[in-house]
Amino acid sequence: MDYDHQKTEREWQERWEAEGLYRSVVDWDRPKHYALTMLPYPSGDLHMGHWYAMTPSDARARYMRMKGFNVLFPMGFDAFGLPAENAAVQRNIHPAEWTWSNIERMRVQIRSMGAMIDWEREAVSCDPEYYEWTEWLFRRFYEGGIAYRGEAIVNWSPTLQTVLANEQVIDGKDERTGQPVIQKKMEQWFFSITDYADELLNFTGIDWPEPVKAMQTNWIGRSEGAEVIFEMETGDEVPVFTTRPDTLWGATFMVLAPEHPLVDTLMTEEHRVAVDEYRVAAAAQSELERMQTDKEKTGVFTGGYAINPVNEQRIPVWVADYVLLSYGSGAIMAVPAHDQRDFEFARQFGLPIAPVIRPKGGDRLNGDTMEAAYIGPGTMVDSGPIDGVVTTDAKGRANPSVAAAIDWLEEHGAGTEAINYRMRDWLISRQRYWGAPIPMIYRADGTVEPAPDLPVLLPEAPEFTGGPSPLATDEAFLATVDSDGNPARRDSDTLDTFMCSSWYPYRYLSPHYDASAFDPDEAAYWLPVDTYTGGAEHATMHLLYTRFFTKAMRDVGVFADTETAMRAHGRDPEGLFDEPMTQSRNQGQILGEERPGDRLVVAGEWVDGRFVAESIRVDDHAASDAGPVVGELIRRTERTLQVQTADHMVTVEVPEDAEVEVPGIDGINDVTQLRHYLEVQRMSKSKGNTVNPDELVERYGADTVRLYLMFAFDWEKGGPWDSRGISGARRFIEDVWKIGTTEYEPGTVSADASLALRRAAHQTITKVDRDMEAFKWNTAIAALMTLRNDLLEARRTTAVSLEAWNEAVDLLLVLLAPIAPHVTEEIWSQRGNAESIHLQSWPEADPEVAADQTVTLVVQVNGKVRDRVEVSPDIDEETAIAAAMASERIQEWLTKGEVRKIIARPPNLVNLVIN
RNA sequence: GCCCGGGUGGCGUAACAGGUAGACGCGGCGGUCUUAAACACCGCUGUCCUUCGGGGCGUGGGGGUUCAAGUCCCUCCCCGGGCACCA
Repeated sequence: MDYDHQKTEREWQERWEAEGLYRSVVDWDRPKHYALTMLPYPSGDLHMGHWYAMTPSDARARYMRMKGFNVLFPMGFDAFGLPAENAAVQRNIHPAEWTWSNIERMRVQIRSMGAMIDWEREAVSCDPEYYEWTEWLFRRFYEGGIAYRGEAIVNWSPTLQTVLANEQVIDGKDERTGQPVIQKKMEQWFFSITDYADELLNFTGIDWPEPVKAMQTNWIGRSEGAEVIFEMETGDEVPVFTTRPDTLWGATFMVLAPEHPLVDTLMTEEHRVAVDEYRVAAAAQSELERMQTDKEKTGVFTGGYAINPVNEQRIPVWVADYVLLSYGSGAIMAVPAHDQRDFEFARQFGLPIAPVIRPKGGDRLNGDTMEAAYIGPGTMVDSGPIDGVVTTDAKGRANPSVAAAIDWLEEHGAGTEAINYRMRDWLISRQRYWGAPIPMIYRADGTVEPAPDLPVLLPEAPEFTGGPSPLATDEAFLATVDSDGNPARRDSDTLDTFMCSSWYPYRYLSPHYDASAFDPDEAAYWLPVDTYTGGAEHATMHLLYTRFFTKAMRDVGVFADTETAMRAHGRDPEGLFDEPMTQSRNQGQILGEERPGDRLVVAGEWVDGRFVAESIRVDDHAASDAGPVVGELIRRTERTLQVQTADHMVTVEVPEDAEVEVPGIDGINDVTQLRHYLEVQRMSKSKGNTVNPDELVERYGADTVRLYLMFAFDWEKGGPWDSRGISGARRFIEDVWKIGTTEYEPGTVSADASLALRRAAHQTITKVDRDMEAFKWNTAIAALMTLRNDLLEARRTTAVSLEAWNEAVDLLLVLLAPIAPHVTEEIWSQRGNAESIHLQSWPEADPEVAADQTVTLVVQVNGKVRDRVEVSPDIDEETAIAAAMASERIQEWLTKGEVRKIIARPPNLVNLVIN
């Protein structure tokens, strides 16, 4: 009987659900494992990326369960956000209706994965019973001094009609739509994430991917240095942050950001017009233009002077847009001799350049003739008290000259050691409707207080115009009373949806709990998350926010009841609320299938019937007479391209030095770039290279799709989809089906063959166990395929005993169960097992059975393999050398020279060095 | 510019602690079955030479350490990602 995946998968999914196989219940007698995968946004349809993220996470959770852990694997939806409002504008459908119908649809799709999700713990962030507690957490943060209202220059997206957090702006554009963002001064709500900067930089005790740690570290951008106070001639004081206080004696001017508040008081009448003009021009520039680093330095003199505190020198104060108000204090001391930006500025405006570092092993620098700033080690010169101190490439106090300068500054009250961060506080106000309302009230006297009753429910907004948020004009919503019963106004903004997703692992524990954000008894058992999986694209957003959130929750006492409950069960809560997730892993991205069909224009010449390219251009709109060979790319190999021109097929040879012009990459490219352009494309509807998982599931079954996704890629890397490859996965499933469901009849049984199969099976346990532990799905499956091959071979030879056969088959099924849960369950049941395969414990390899009887001893001569000999695994050095020398082939080699040295690594290798 | 991650057959990938490079799969080639094709099954498949015993070369390029290097060190090139006038 053929394997009917549709029937099997449907039936078992229903049965698992009916029998509550995946309900997870607190059980203090068993070790727990909280497995979590990033919750999806309900965009409408599950795509291959969801399958790629979720099904291996499920396999891993199943594996942990078989290893004896009480596993919680929940699912939910991150359901607030702009797409729902866009749908409302475009299709006249309420965001709630759009969102909930998408969730309905995606629940069905997720169920088709056959994952061990405990649906009773599902949490949806747009549900009032969820966002009541998002609001509650905001209030706790407000009361705890972590949420504050402040005026700041913020990123305003005219397209989205809202402000955005720094993390959501990339290259001056909104990360979702790619539309430009402008700078605007507004009063908004912030979380003081910068207070946690140092704690966030500390990753000890958590097992997170190196790239994510690096990205977060980079993002936080800690710089060590000093804050130096410069007194202006007007009497004002301007603090300046510098990482190089040791170069203070070389500061020849000062620069303020155009938006700096002191510019007004500092500038003299004669410079007012010029400065104002400059400020207007700077303000008119988009963030994008301002960030261009290659343009010429611009700026203008204010007419004001500051006093350099280290040497009382009078230095001019300029305004320039290369100084950013958002970093440090928005003012810098300029040391043109040792900072390239300051150098360029000084040359541009003829300002003096005063070197204070004598390069290591070099002569003194001359400020008039230098061609670039000197940034390197040396000795301090012309620097008063720190003259002669050595300067190195080290940062902060680790650099002797910096340490000396800081000491001097602190001694003389001119400055202090300081640390500055690139990261800014988290802006959480959004001028949008579809989010959790900010539960704050503005009283008539101008003070602010938290809304007394939670949740503040979203009103049924009547109209979505695409303009300003409907909340901003909803009088019925805005009008309220304060705690004294006087008329007051509500905040019309909603919370950044990243706030909702920052605490969802806690809501999963008790999604319907109404006494607090989560049930402390559940939390005491399940927290923290043991394994978290998801995309690395969230490294400086969700993954950073959620770490901050847990620390902030800890500090405002949200976990107090949980700690009490833990102690009652004898669990020490110390340090358990410092990080939300102990271990984290990122899957890569599934890209679109390599797709021929690009239109190429090739120039070159004919050589022996082949066309050798000199230049290749990818141009989808090229006319057919644009070059000697113009046509569709049909096939590509390493060095050749098959191009279908208007009338015939041409094989184009691509030499290493051919010029390649690829859209989106400027300048002249090479063959590698062409290769990557043709190969790697993200899946997108506009490119027409999407793969619909639903169709594949219907055709091949969920088990096959799961298995293929886990087999065909290095999970942490991802790669382009290959629709041909899936047949191998399906073939494997069918082979397992045949092996497991058709009777095996032994013929002439041999003890050796039986033991060989048993050995193979037990060795497979070890491999699969190691690989699943490490998320190496592809090699785990390769090991299982090898066992499949062994079983097929055993069936052909019929030399294996029935016992050995059955043991190997059962092991194959149990080891495969986390990856392909349906087919293994069906075969398991057909083989007469009453209890679910998913309740079996993970097998352990019997070391005696798994031990190799013989091993291959590699014999090398001068490091090159010349022969292989089968030997006993416990062979000693002498015997191994003797065995190696005994080989006929080796004897032949030995005639060519004298043995000078023998390296023996029994039982694997003997290397004979001859000359 | 700085910081991560990469570069291995036609393709996806594998190689635990320096010790048999290419496991496993896709694709391709040959064969069996079939009226035929598909499926299935069997065999071959890095590359060049070969007297068919085997031998040379081969993990982005160059150099080094070592009895032995995909793996370690130096250097350069290329690809992907992150940050970036960050003081």
